[in-house]
Amino acid sequence: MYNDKFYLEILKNKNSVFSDLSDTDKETLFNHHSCNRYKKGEIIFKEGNRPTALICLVEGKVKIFKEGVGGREQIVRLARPGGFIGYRALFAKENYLASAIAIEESIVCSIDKEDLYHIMENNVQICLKILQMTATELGMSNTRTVSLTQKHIRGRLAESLLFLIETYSFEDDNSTIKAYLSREDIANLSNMTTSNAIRTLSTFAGEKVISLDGRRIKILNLSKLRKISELG
Amino acid sequence: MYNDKFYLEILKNKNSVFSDLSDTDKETLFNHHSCNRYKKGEIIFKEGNRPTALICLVEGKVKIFKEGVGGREQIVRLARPGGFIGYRALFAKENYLASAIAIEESIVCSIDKEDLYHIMENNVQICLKILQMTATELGMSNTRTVSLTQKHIRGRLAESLLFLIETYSFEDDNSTIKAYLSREDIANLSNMTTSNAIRTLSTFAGEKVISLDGRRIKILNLSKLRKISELG
DNA sequence: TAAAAAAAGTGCGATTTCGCAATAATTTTA
DNA sequence: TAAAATTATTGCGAAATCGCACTTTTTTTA
Repeated sequence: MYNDKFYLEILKNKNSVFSDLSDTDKETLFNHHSCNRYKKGEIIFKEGNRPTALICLVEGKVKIFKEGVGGREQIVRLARPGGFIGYRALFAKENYLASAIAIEESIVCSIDKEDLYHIMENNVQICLKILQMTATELGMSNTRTVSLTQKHIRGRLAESLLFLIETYSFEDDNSTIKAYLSREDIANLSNMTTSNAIRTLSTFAGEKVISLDGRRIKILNLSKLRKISELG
Repeated sequence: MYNDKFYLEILKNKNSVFSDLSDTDKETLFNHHSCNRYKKGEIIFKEGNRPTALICLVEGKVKIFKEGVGGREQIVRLARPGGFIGYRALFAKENYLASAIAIEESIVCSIDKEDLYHIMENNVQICLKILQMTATELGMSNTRTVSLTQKHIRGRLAESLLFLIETYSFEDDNSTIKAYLSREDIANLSNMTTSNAIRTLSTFAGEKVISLDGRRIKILNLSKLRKISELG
């Protein structure tokens, strides 16, 4: 158990809401979890499905997105290892309002709803932590709404790049974003057309704010990127 | 106590998360709450403030909004009696990310953070209900992000009107929206300029979808309004 | 490894929405 | 109740962004 990625990322990891559980509870969760592997592009769940478990991302990257007007996709969130997927619908006792797709080879582990609630009902502190996490995400969602609606294209794209850095951090060179999204995904994250994402990335490269090599994005001038994001 | 609005709206009301509390707990909350009256336009809290209590709206209407690029306002949520204000920041243990202003004469009651947490820590079911409420609002926020970014002006305005109906319902005539917002607030709710809100409202009136009389908005064709909202 | 498919990049006219000024109507204040 | 302030309305020109077609490059598949 102690070498298992689920244990390490979800139960032991200091940032996980489960890190303060008793060893007994951790063992219970460990004994009840099940894992799945998804290839790039595979669907983990779709809008409208009923959640039956808490899905934990243990390895890889997953996009959570909604389909809007004319099927146009808006990425709501990107998950990283140690994070949960689809927990909102589970705790709201609703069907999924968004879909989840692996954007690279990923491993997810599931904790059955009943097992989870059993532990939550006997542990207020876990509930409060999950509540805190949910409330924090609600704040980010509201902030995001304002950014996506009010900032201009350059500001939105800059913000998305900063968001990618925050979520997936840099490679060892300390400047290459450790995420290799398609131009389309970058566009769907930033509320713009693919053409405009491409165009604006090129402009940033021309301004020496970033450099591009296929899907590899290197940040050359972080403070300028921040300024572009702030000015909208 | 049993005739008090705080008791009726917040503790007794079946829709409130506190409705299932024991009588003892209800009494404790009742004995610890304090009330305030705000005139139209008065600030209840501002972005950056530290939350110290759970604020409950007992009477009136309150807008929760964020200031974006160039001070431009985006209304994030509208509260109605029986609802909470600023609970997100409280449970996220953050400062407020939005401001709250009474849009009509309002009465709000506060439950001190410590009193509230004391009850929550001894009552998992309350925590789970608050979690459910927060997760539900997160879903609405994500849905709203997509609407506000992808729908065109007509769709956004139609959605806002439907949202006002859902939140504040109709007057006794079953067609006048029981909310009298300024054109500016309607615009800030719908992510558009005041001019465009006015223009588009006029267009709707010309199409006999609504009728206008100052701030009074009467819905003449609800299904058409729904269609406009859905088509974007 | 050649063909097919998918993704990336570019150009430009069409639309949407904004910005702002000017005016009118309504509400508040002295 | 008259003056001042706020809110509502209207009209364009300007700017931002989209839509879409077309080309090039990269990746996948047979």
